[in-house]
Amino acid sequence: MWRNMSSSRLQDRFNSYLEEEHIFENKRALTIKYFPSKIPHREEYINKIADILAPALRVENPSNLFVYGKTGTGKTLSVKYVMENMEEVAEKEGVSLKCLYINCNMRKVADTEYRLVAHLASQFGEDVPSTGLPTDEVYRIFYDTIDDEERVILLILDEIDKLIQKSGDSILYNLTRINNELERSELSLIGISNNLTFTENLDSRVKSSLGEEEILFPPYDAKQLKDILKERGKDAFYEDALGGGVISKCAAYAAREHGDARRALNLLRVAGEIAERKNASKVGEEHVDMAERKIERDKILMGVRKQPTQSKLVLYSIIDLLRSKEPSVQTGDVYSIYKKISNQSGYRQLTQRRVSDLISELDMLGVINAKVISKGRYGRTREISLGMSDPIKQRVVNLLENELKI
DNA sequence: AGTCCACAGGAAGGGCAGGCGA
DNA sequence: TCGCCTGCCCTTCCTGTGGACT
Repeated sequence: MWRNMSSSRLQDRFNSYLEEEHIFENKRALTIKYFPSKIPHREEYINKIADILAPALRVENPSNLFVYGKTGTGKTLSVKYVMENMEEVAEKEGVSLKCLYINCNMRKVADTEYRLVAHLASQFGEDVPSTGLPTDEVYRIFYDTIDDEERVILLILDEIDKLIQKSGDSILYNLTRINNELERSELSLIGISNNLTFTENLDSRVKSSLGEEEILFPPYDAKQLKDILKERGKDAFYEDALGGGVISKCAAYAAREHGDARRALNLLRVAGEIAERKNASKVGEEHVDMAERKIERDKILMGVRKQPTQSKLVLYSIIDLLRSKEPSVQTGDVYSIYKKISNQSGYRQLTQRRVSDLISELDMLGVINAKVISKGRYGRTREISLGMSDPIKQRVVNLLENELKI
């Protein structure tokens, strides 16, 4: 009985939600999964990529290509855009071209050399056991499979730096030399990376081979971000659902970081969601401010939650100490409090050397600000302050107390 | 100019867990 | 299943350092 009552109430709620005036026409347009029809301010780079890869349409082997730039600069989108168009032309012209896109950050796909090559072979319909064969054998299966007809394969390895991190650069060495093993088909590598310096640690042969052609994607400026948001906003929102200044504000927030379009789109989406939840008739600038705060808060809380116990203990010690010693504290003081708290709560005590590293990590996470300062006669230390507002701090404290059971 | 503080942070290596491959 | 390998977390030991103090 109660179930019927409450479910009918719930259904009323859903129904009224569906009847309400909506802000979003197609929210997907603001996510990274969406493939827009236009990519503003990237024509020059798209043309460059297309020129480099065009020989593939004549079944000639294009140069390997390395695309790099910070997050949200349109690298992946541009490469995929070129691929899609090439595949279309190839199909019309009857050219045997295969484009393979792999995100190396995906687990169980690119964790190890073996897994990646096995995954590649499986893309050509070859069933390779997920473990058990020698890596050489898997390579052999892969070579044989792709070499069974004359064709060009474009292999896009997104977040290629993650692949190297996880399984070393021998896989790139093998892939860049693959054409020596193939008789009929050709393979070109397109590496995409957010990490601008990752090639520095590569084997020099791999480095020169992968970087036959390089394209750097620069960050967008505020004006360019505005154009992108306008374009996507048209697809995502109903007409007149966006108040004046909303797009400019989102663009300005994102440009302040490093011109990250993904962040700008995310901000616009969250602002829309907030407006919708508040039953507003349109998205206003105040919703963008709220969205900015919400994203910031979620980012910090998520970051803290993911930290290992010892890191949480160190952070808790810093916050605890800052209560009595605003606005900043030093490494030595933090370590004393940390020892006291871990002792009282029954946690293992790390050395000061290790705690010093944990403080650096928390700094990199953006949860605290730690600056090395010299106090002359009184030594060198880190000056540590909190990198979050008071309301967020309170939520972080609650989270820490809860998870550390303090 | 020299000393000295309170660390920062590099190097080397131990212990452990988990994955790999025969 | 089991030995081997690797990566991660951590300790120990150490050298380096900016600037107040003498």
